[in-house]
Amino acid sequence: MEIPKTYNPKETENKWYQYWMEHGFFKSVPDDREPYTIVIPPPNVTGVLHMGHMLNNTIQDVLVRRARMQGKNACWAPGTDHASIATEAKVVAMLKERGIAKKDLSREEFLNYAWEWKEKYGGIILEQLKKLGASCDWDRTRFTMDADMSEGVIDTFIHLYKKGWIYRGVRMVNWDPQGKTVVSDEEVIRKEVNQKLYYIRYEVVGLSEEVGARSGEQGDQQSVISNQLSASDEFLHLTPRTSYLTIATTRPETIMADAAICINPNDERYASFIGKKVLIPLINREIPIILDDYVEMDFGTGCLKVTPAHDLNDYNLGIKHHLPVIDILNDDGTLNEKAEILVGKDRFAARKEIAKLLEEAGNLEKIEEYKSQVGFSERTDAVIEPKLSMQWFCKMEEMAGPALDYVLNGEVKLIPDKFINTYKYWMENVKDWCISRQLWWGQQIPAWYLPNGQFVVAKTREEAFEEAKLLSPQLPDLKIEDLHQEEDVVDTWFSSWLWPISVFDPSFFSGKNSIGNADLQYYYPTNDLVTAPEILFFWVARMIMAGHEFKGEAPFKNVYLTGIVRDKLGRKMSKSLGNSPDPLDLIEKYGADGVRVGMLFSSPAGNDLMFDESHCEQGRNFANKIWNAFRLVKGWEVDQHLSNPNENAIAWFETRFNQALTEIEENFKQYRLSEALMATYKLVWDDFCAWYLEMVKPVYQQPIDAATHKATIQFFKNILKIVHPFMPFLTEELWHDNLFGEREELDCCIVAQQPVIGEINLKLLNEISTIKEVIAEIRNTRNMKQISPKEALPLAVKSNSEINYQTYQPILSKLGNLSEVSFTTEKIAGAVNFIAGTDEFFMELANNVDAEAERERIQKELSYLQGFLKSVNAKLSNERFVQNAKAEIVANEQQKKADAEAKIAILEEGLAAL
RNA sequence: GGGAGAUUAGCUCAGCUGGUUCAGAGCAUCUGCCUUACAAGCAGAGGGUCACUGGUUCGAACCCAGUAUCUCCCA
Repeated sequence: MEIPKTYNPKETENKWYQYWMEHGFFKSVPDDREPYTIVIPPPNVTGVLHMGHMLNNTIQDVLVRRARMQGKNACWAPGTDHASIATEAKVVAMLKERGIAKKDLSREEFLNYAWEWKEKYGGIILEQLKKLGASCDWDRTRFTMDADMSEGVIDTFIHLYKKGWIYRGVRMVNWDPQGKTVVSDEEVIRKEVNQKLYYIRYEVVGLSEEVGARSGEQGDQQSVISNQLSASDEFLHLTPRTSYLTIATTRPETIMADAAICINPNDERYASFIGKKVLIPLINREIPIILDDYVEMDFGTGCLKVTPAHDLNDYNLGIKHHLPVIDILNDDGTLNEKAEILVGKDRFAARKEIAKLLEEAGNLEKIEEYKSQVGFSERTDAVIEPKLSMQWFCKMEEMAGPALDYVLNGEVKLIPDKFINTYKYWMENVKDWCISRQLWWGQQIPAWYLPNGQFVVAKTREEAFEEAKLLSPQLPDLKIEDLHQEEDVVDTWFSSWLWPISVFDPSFFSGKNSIGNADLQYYYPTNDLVTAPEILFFWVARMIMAGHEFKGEAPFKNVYLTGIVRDKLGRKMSKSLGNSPDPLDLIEKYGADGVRVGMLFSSPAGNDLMFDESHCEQGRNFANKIWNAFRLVKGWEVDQHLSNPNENAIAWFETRFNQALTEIEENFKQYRLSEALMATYKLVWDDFCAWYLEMVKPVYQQPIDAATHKATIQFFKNILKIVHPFMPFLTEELWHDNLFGEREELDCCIVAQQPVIGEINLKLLNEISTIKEVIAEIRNTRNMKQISPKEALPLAVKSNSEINYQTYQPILSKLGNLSEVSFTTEKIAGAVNFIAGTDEFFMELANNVDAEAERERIQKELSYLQGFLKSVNAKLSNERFVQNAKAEIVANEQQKKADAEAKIAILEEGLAAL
């Protein structure tokens, strides 16, 4: 049978994924083995696979597959979240195409459409993950809006409400005027934008005439005013006239909502204005001048307009100074009647118009270009409006403490740990979580309003009615239909913070069973969570909170934080930039194994990944390398009569394998996946293919001895095992070749047990490393002398060390293509020579040594060694070094000295012999 | 503005307790090879003031201070 020269992933990938599924290898049920559990960070149900998912899920799959091969009961629980805003947007778009407007639908009708959309288009991403090889237990697939999952969410709401940790209140929230919903702080993306800073003059009321108007700052600003008034500073003082205060703002359209002007009490420029009032331009409403050192004297004019309804800081200032709140904006971002002017205009249109009006009224002093941060909605990209609104909140203070402790005391490890600082900062400055969303797609808040405005929180209308009756005996005629359920739903994160519990036991939150079902008891807490640092706070931290609150235990032990996948230019890969390759195209092009390897090659935890397709190419090449090693071994014919000439090679590879395995395990322990992969790569490519196979491979068309054949197959099998987590498809394919023997149906690489680390023979490793040096020198000599690799050459060995070159003679002959290996105690004059370790080697060639060139070469090496020796001697003769340095380091230096001296002696002899 | 992190070969990154595992790896580059497993390959080679300036130390890529540049988070 002809085996193709290159590995063809397409043929194997679907086949083996099917096979694994059909034979239930991904499936996990509790048993008496140690569990290893990962819950997937549930991707958005509307999402499609992007490069970030590829990285994230490759890492999870590597961890899960490895655990499975370590004999653990590995469970990777998959699913999606319902992403209320994103999904609702998709559904609205779908309806629009069909000519249906959301406002014409009832809640129930809308939800029917939403479910229809979800069933049809949702969860594509899970199918895509299968192409990557993700070994999730698909029977456990969950969706955050599954009926039982939703019930759990409602149960936790009620629980926290009863505990007093959920409350309803008016707060400043991030309002998305386009989505017409609140969004959380984390869903606001701040961007620096070019804006305009408007300098607006407010007339001071009742200012006595002899006090001069001092508007704004000293210096250039004043000169602007002076120019405009065609008057000097002095003139201002002498002439009775109106006085102004000037404020600088980026949002002139909000002046109608002003409640005060604030100045710094230490600001001498404005000392004479204390206790006065000013008039808001255009509407002439009187507002006070208040004092607060919150105002920075050197920013803008040093005067701040205070608009509590439309700015968070102003709101806080307003509370402090008991200012009224005047909200002039509608939910859609247009001005309402409280604005008095420009009613009905959009906020941005109003901004332009009011600038004109102010100018006409003489209140606009100047406009400056200004850069500042503006918040945009992550979902709709609308400019976020700080807005006071009645919302539901979840108190964070009590939950944040324990959640912080888990991380600080190491019960939950963040990898890399540099994120502990960020986490700590967040948790110590945590704000209450606004959990209500003005949407339909999500879990409707279980609060029920009575006709008198009071409300009760209960799971069902019936329960709510019972509670309501207790609450309002003064409403004897209260009927169950009079209750009106809260329209809002809870934030999607209010579902996903329960994820590590709810995927296993959604009914756990009912409180009926305090320890949960068998799954929860077995799998919780999970082991590793793999996610992005961006959601460390609003998902990871909250899961820890929920884990602690409901289960009394953190939901995972390790949090592996991946970086952002960027393009070659360092830009984040995104749909809008169009700089992201389609992951499925990549898989098509390089094979899933190749892409997995490509993703992992340079992705240390927490560091961004500069993605380059060439990494995938390297991954594909690696797959091909293994494939071809297989072709070689597969092609060997065994002759039972031959004795084994490869004992050294076999012993060496075995010890080298153990050494590499130690490194790999160490890397895995520290979650250095890219280094574990690199160690595996080098073991396979360099040690196994380039050295071991070359050492043992028989001459073309000659048979191989049975012992070598058997050992090689065993090595190959072990290689398949350690490569499997990274390259599951190729390894499974080869595993089933009859080269490795007959296989039972369930004897698969995916469940093969990882090899156990055996003995490491350092002496052998050192000796072979000298042998490799000798071979490299021989090849180098060939290269320099332009001698064909086909021409066999003689080698004479003058051994000054313990190494028994006799036993390595077969390896030397084969890899160096030597005609003969002889041993000598004398130098061979005129022969090409080199040193490996402290042993000398001579090659008598047809065109032997160019004495002059040789002298130069030796001289060069000699002067290097002499310099080296000098520095070593300098250290050793330094008393303070000998006193202070550790004994082994001094001994080391002495060894270096001895080695250098030995080599120098050899070189000097060689020089003399020329 | 406040905080965190980074800066090592052309690129992407290792470098652990300061000392021959200390200047490394992979890729890329260059040279020579279509040598019967693999040109998606083989054999070699070159390439670095460890951002800069000081300090601590017998000894610094590593510790400390400052400077520069970049990234992220928060306001």
